Amino acid sequence: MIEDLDPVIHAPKRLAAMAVLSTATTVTFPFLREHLGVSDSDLSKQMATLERAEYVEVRKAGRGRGATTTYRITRTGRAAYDRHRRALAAILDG
Amino acid sequence: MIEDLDPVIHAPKRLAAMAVLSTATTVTFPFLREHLGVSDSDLSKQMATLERAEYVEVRKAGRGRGATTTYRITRTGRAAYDRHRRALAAILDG
DNA sequence: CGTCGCACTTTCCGGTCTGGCAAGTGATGC
DNA sequence: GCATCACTTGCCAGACCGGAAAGTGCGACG
Repeated sequence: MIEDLDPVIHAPKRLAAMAVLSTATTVTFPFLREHLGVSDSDLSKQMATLERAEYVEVRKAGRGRGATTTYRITRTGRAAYDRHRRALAAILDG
Repeated sequence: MIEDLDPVIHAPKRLAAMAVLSTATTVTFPFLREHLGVSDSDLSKQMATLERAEYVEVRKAGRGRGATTTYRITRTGRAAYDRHRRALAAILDG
């Protein structure tokens, strides 16, 4: 029930991030920032939280100006996300 | 998007409470407490939050030992809940 | 070459949310 | 009387949240 909701994923911004990550194979930092409408620092922290949980993998290409940080969902991440979705559905549909 | 998620409803316990309230016409305090697996004080506060938002109505029958407090979802509450569900669905299904 | 701008990250910090514990109220039942 | 049910309220500590600002790395532009 309630306890099946993953607090790491339940936070709105991280939920939206996971939703995108679950459908796209790869997403960049700027894209996510625009998509979620959050600040650099905010997104950086949200993604760090997802990383710490090992729900996403980071790939850094280059440094400095042209740099691109891309995220990918991990197996664990996908499993956690699916579980979360199911928990949500269970609550919502009684 | 994210901004369509109602923070009053998004909190897991309150989400579960609203889900029950949305299907049952009337729910008692003890039932909700058991159903959500929370303490008296916790539930009391969660419901007070929903009341303040005018998402639920309270009806108190009697006082003291045999007392029963029952909750009912309001029109506003139902509207907010539906909106929240749609927002969730929009996020989850991209 | 210097400086501007992009792409992040990290630190600091105030504010909100959360939830337990404990005490208080009202009234019944043993 | 005393335990019990049904709540409510106050106190409070810990978690989380997100903005602001400063820092790093490096390519682009004049």
